[in-house]
Amino acid sequence: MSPEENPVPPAAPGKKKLSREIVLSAALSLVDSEGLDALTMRRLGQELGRDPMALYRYAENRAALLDGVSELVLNELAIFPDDPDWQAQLRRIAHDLRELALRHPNVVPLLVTRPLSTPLGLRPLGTLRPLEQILSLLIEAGFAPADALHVYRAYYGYLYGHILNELQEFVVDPDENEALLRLGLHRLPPKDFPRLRTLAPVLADYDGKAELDEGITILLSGLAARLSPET
Amino acid sequence: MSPEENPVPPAAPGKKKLSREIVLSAALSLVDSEGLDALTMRRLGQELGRDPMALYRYAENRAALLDGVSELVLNELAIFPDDPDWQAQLRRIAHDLRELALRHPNVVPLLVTRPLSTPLGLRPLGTLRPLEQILSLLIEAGFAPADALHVYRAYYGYLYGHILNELQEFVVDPDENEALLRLGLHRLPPKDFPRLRTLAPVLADYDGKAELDEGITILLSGLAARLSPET
DNA sequence: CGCCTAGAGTCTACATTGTAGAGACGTCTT
DNA sequence: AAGACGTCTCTACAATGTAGACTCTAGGCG
Repeated sequence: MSPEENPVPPAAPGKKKLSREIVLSAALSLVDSEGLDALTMRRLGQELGRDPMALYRYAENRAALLDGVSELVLNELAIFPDDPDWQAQLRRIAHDLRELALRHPNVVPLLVTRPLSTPLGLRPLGTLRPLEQILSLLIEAGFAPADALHVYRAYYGYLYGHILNELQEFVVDPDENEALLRLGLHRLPPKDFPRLRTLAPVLADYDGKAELDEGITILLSGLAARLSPET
Repeated sequence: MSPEENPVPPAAPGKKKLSREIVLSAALSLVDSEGLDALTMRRLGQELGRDPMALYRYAENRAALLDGVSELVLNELAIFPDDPDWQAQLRRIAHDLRELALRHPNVVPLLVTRPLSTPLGLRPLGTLRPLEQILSLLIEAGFAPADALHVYRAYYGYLYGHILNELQEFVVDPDENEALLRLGLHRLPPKDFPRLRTLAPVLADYDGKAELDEGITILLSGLAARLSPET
């Protein structure tokens, strides 16, 4: 009568063995849907139908779990270090990363914050992969290694900056987008913030994609100037 | 015999009345010296010789306290919106903000993260001041208001990005700067991270100031191009 | 077939955190 | 003198991360 009975284990609801990927992706979807604060050990345990303590077999502690989530997200980013057209590649990566951030806005604080408290060499490897691959891309495009590093920094710096900017204005509360924005701005004392208040309508329709693209164009052309004189 | 006796209150150790500024700057120095995690209500209370609960008179809750700290730090940043040389002004602000960040590295996560969960209009006013003033600077320099906003975004985006980049490599553990960096890198599997490992020495001497300046130059010249055609 | 071992998951317990609510204490006003 | 108010303290509680000992199951070996 109940075809759902799992024959092997005690047939509890959906109770196959856990695994790191299962745990991490459950964590990610929790963060995506309810925010970083909702990711507590107890809650995640409950989500997986397990005692919270079971999780410690797959992540040493909460911080490691957060790192795991970062890694998981960054793995969604594809980079092709062999593309001969490095500018096009960097531009595409920028847009991809932007969309990734919009898809997982609650993870962005992690991406930005965790490396600040972890020296380069101790970070989760998945986190370093983009760095390595972009370096590779640039070096193969003809940059001297040291220059590649400089270019990477300027590029990634701008890119992260843009994403942070855009997310800040996105009004995390997705319900009352424009209304609340203006309402919010309405609270500002007009004497001290005339410009901001005037710009409210412009703020409201922010085309992040176009703006990113422009910025990247400016940056790339500036950076390319470094390459051309010596090629 | 004890000239330090406070005549008025029960003469407890250093017990004049608290004030928001006192609380906030105690919070800031705690964060500066021991990191964000050390800033608990209890600890801060102890630092001020008060019951933790006393703090709630000066900040509604912990989050508000963090906002206060952000504000306090950003107030250290001077902006002169009337400077006719907007490029020079932006360049100086960039360097000032960078140094501010290096002076208060533990606050940077706050600066970056808190706005992500607070809509524009509800942020602490001190946090919005730089935005307003830079807009003012640009508009007075001849940019159309909407363009000023674009320029601001590109500029601030790059600036924050750079600061994050630089802090990430600074190895927060200030004791064993270069050694630990290389040791850390040494752990990376050579097959997967050849570029990064090769670049270790270059990574080690990162001249953040120069690099910021170059980036700003590139950006400013790109941005100025927008202004000139119509002036 | 019985036992043993190892790994996965659970249970209990504890220190630490933010913060609500009621009260204590002092100072100022009238 | 009395009351009101602002500042601070005390007590208490729910929630969190996580250590340590336990249970349970599956599989290997005699």
